[in-house]
Amino acid sequence: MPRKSRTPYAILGALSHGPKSGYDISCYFEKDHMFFWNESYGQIYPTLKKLLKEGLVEVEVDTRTQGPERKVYTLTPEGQEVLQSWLTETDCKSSFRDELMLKLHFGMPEVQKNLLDRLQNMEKELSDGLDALLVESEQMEELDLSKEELAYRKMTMNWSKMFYEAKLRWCQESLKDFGIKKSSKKKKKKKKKNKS
Amino acid sequence: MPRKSRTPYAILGALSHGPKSGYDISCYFEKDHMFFWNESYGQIYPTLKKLLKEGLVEVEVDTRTQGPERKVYTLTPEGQEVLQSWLTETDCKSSFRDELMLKLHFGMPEVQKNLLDRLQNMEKELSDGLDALLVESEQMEELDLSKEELAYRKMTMNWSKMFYEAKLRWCQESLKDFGIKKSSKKKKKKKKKNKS
DNA sequence: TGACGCATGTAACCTGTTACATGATTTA
DNA sequence: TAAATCATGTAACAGGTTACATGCGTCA
Repeated sequence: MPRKSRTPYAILGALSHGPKSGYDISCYFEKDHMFFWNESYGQIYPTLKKLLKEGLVEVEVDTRTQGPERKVYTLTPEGQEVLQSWLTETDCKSSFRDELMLKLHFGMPEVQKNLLDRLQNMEKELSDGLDALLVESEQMEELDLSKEELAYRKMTMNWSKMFYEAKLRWCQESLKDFGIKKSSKKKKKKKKKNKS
Repeated sequence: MPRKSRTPYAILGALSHGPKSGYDISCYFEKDHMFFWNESYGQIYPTLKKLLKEGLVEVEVDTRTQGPERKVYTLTPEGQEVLQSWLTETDCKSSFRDELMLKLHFGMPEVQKNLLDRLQNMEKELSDGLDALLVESEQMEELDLSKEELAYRKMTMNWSKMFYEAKLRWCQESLKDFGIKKSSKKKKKKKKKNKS
């Protein structure tokens, strides 16, 4: 038997935090504090269609005066139920694949040639990510959530922060160990995620 | 165009750290310090076959007096070359999926019922993982590697340690935040990976 | 006018998991 | 003697990525 997709649950969960379009859902999982999950368009749109057919979500076309068409999806009571039964299941699986780290692990002269750049890019991304995280954290506080909801979100938000901080620290230590000065190159501002 | 598999490179890389059987390779990626990568049997064996056909690895049947049959694979010069060209490519992709963290993020009463257990199990796994990491770290020192090789492996080993420590800290803080006493339950010794 | 962000979607196609099948050896 | 570990492998099947296609609105 092949594996069971978690994508429908992830989408249901995202919708439990408010109605969203496919695009919104994609953005939701792109946020820095969601580094522990990813979804791609190719999964989101077909899954949304499937969930609609199963009656777990409802759709409404946003007829705003401006901007392109938006199909906004909402969780139905049935969807809520399915989400809850998934949340209750205790067996969880996880998978991690960090190609850059793998290459570093196999470190050979080929890697060293670009080590400086790789680590510096990573450092930049991480520190940008931390900045974004602070913004996301503040936005969350303004969301008018119940005490309990806020506690859960703060818990995972906190994990994201600790992860970014730890990786940034590791990055800086590694740069130091390889005798590389941080200030040796001009840094260009470029927003690019290491995700996907 | 579909994505390109990293599995052949991961296997080539593993073999660059010494000859291995399919089983050995599986164990290699199960190690705690390799938390940032995973491979399953269903990929390893067929890929090994493919690499053999392409001449990137060689096989030799281990005719030991005891134990089941072992097919030990070795990297060929061609395999080494392919590995190196992959290491040189600078664009790396990564994906993370941590189902438990996702559930926690969507935190609802359903999650809270098991929150104590989930966090305590996680804490146990992480602290076991840290212990294993120390052992793996010592084993590495005894491996008689060149200065350079050692530096790379220490670098990623260090990341694994920092990751485990950060997650453990997060786990303990979360337990505290939810007003849960660590000593409230007997802990059973049970080695089970959260991977895969 | 061109780039960029918003927005929806599909097709192709490989990737990767999981369950199954099998058996030897060691350890309690 | 039963369970755990070592060991190799395959089949089935869904899962998931990426490139492609398309178009509006805004801002420089």
